[in-house]
Amino acid sequence: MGGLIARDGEKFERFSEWFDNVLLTARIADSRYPVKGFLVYLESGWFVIERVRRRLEYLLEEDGHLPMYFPLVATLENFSREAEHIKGFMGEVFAVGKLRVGGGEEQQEAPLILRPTSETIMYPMFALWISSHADLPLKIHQSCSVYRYETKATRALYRVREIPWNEAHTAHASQEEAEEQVRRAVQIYRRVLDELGLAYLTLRRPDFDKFAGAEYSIAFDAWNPDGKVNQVATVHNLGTNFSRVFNVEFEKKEGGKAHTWQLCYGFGYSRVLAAIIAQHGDDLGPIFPPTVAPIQVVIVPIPYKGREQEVRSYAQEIYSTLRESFRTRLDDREDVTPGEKYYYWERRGVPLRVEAGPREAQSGSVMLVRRDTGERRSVPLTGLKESVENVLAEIERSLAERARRKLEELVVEVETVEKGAGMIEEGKICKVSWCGSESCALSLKSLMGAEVRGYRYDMDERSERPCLVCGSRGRTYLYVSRAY
RNA sequence: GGGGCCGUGGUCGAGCAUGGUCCAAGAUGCCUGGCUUGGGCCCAGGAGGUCGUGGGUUCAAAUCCCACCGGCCCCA
Repeated sequence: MGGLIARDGEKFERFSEWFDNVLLTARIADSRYPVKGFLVYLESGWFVIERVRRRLEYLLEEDGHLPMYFPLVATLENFSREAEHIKGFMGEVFAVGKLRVGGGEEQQEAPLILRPTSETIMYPMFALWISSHADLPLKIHQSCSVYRYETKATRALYRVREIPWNEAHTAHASQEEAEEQVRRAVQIYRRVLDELGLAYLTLRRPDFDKFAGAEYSIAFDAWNPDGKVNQVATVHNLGTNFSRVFNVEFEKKEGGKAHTWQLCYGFGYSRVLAAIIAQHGDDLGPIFPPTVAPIQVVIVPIPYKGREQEVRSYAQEIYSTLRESFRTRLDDREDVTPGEKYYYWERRGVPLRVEAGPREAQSGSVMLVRRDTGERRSVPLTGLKESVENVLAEIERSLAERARRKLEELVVEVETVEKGAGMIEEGKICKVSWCGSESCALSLKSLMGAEVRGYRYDMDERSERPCLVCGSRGRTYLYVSRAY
């Protein structure tokens, strides 16, 4: 009776169907809510999000970010102040008015909008709070939902109209300090994503694709089984673009006034959840990394005629040992066979199963079965906590390793744009030698039928080849792929 | 922004071309009982659908037409 080998053929071949199915059966989210782009987060999905949220918030606060909460609505007037910003978002904001009894909307003198992101809500307050260099840096963060009226097709967790995220906003006295904060923000996000075992590219977006109103943007693109990368987080250097329009000024140490240098960065919880499911899962369902798994260990007793009582109390003993240290569930349903229980919990992503039957009770051991590899290991009851701890750590490492290898496999360097277009068709992420000019980057988009995601931020990648578009000397590599 | 496809119990899905034989097949899931219990088996029974919503055509609509809502795909 060998272990179960994880298969992920269906996950890669029919990702959409697989994903939708998994969301429901693993109790992650229910996308049947009757408003387009909105969904119900079920207990397992929300649990994971909460775990991720707490970890991220902890790291942000450790770095000096103050937790705050700003209103959901903004005046259209404030929202419209920054020219580029409004250009980028206007097409997708929800407007709010008063619902008149009997239907119909009341005319509003000053219409309100739901935040699609909170710059224009926060910065008027920044202007009130900041007057001297001593008030800087100001670093704040909030976890909330933002609302974007997506015109394209929506997709559960990936592209929704209500987006649960964390947004952080900082104001600094100098450009250098702002730059330093960009590095810190990137480090924080990387740390959270790395701890979840996700594999992604850290890219500086091309200028034509930067955040509306930013000087430049850095983004984290996680790979996805269907070949469309999933942007899970972004960091934007706003320069003084927003401080100038919102009059965020401070008195300098040496006298005189200056506008603050600002940053904003966001971390998408639902997309990170999607990445966890998509990267780590297999055909059966999700495999949650132990740190965020709603249930880390499930105990399945294996009864045997005449020895039910013995097995039951043995399983109970294991349960009381483990529950102190792990999120543990004892599946003591009596009308369900062990085999069915295995299947049941596998589909719900529990990373480790503990089997306890007459054999184990007899010898004082337990059988540990890994969800990711199916590997079975018999360990003694004494020292069980440590054994479980170790196996969970192994699972975490091996999920991360598997995701990382997959990313390596997906990224291919191409020598011609035609080849690149072919690779895109196959769902690959193409690495393309590039001269650095915007026009070449722009034409890649149409030549290859995919999005230009940018060049590496985490390393200085020098190209040895000529630019694939114009043929002149290549400076670095652009990453091109389909995207959500 | 342009074009196309689709919507049937919780989920998947047959039926729609040629309207009536559909108070809607099947699978899975769910509930009951039995058998079994180291891989979700097997047997018996059961609940669950105004066929997305509204309007129209017709003696008759899941089936044809229109609008809306929702889902998906392709192109820009």
